[in-house]
Amino acid sequence: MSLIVLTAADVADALRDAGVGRGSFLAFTTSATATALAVEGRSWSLHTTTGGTTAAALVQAVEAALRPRWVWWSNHTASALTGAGVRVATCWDLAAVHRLLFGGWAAEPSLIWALLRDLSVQSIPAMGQLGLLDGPMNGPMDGYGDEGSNPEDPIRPDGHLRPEWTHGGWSATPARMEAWAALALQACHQQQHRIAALGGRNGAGATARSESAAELLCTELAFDGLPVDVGRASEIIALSIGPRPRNDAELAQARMRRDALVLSHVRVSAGMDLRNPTHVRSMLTGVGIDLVDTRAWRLEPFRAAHPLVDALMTWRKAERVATTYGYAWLDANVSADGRLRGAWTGCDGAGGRMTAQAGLHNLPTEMRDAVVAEHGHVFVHADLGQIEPRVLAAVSSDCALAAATTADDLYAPVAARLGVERAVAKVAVLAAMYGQTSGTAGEALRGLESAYPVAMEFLRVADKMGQSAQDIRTHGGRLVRMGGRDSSSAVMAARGRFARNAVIQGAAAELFKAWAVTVRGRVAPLGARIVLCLHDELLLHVPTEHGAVVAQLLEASLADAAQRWMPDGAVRYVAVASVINRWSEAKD
DNA sequence: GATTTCACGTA
DNA sequence: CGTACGTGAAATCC
Repeated sequence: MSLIVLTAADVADALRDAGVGRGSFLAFTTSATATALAVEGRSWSLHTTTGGTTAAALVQAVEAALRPRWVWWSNHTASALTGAGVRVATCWDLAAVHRLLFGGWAAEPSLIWALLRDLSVQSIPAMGQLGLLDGPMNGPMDGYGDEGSNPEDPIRPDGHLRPEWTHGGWSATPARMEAWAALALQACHQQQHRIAALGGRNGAGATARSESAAELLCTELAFDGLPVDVGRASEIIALSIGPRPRNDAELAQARMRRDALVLSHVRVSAGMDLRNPTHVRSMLTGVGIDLVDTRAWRLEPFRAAHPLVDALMTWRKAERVATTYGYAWLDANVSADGRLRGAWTGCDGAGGRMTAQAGLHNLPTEMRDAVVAEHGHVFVHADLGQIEPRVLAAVSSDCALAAATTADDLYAPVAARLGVERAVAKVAVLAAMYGQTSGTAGEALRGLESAYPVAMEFLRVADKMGQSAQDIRTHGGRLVRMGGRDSSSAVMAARGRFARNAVIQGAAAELFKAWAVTVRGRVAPLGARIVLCLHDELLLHVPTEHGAVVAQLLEASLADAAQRWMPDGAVRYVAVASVINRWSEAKD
């Protein structure tokens, strides 16, 4: 049933009458000309001739009145809303939940739908040449499995979504957008059934919600950017490579000057290119240092052997700044408003960590001194202490290891139990989680085996599954595909380590995001914004007067997020928050 | 022009 | 033979 509604307030009233309220699933789809909403059993649509603005105003009004859980196909919708200045509290992002449940990165509607309906991926229809040229309304498209069916039905007789719908091949009328919204709601229900079917302790329900909200957060991180003092950043760059060159000639001159400091250490420097690892290797051979490659960790022991090595390593550091984090990087990524902006993804292909572009996740530590809170604001920084061993205790249900998490320093009780130094205990625990086999962790590893057999068995099972190319699931339900049936022992061992790591790193990523989105919601009324997520670290930009309370909220939110992610509450997590003006003031 | 290798920054 | 990511330069492949 279609109802043309004139104002956003009217829509909100109609939705309230239909029983929509806080947390109700409310599908939302929009195009340039039409917007539609769907709830259980009912849907509405309206023409939005002015494009996204009206749709955003509609969302704003409904959010303020009812605060539903918005359902959409992907963060494309979230991105448009954020860009229009609308920030909603919660959503169900079908693409994000799809990635959680089925692994991989691809998450277009046709794929989401096919997998939920148990249809083969190979049978997903592509947009045909005929359809592209002639439009979908010109009769049945032979050979596409939908002969004689109703083209106004978004689902074909074979169960797949009609490709014209998913590829935007025809005009989005209100009625079609309404059908599209109803489909999103159906897909949402099916995803919830899949999550319930996972069984077990099932952290997947809470994780689906927090992964969805993490997509909202990503659109905001990309939109808001990280405050950077460009003047200070330039100073830091100048320390490595000198002042900003005024033209290409100066640029080349500075480069030659840096190169000369290294080349002066070798007899034959003509034709030698420091940026070519083969040349570098032969230069090193020339001074009696023969290495299989020229990586920094391999060069380090030879620093005193010949002045060339030290000069080369210093050069490499400067070259990194010149090429990756130099003036060109500032120009390309920091806007006139002093914000460093890059694209964010809510989950990568493997463990489900967040990723960021524009160097946001691999900023050299020296550059953190240029990340400065704006006037009238402070940063609140917090990181999760020893998150991986704590997560290991949780996901493996190892009571003994869980008991150790009551300590602020988890490695202290572990060391006591093993009867070894703290440093030895730490190396052993990390070695177990990452599958390290070299080094001197041997004795302590055997100690771990008897002290924490449940956790060690958990890791061993993951390792075995990886070795035999069986897919694994994290606690929050993320499917990590192992791929490849290669049975060479080196490849199997690598997959074992990958799996061993994925169950920990992946679960830690889920917990981190649950924490981040909890914080996002709680600090929003204070005008505070998350401006950086770094795997186990959060950086918030906060009005100065709210710094202290935000710091408290950060620490308090962790226990709540952990409780939703894993309700048994057996493990204690630790976050230490501090109020600072520059990122460099955060202690790690 | 696209992909691979090397190298290195972060967690 | 610790894992993951993004980035850039040069070499390599088409």
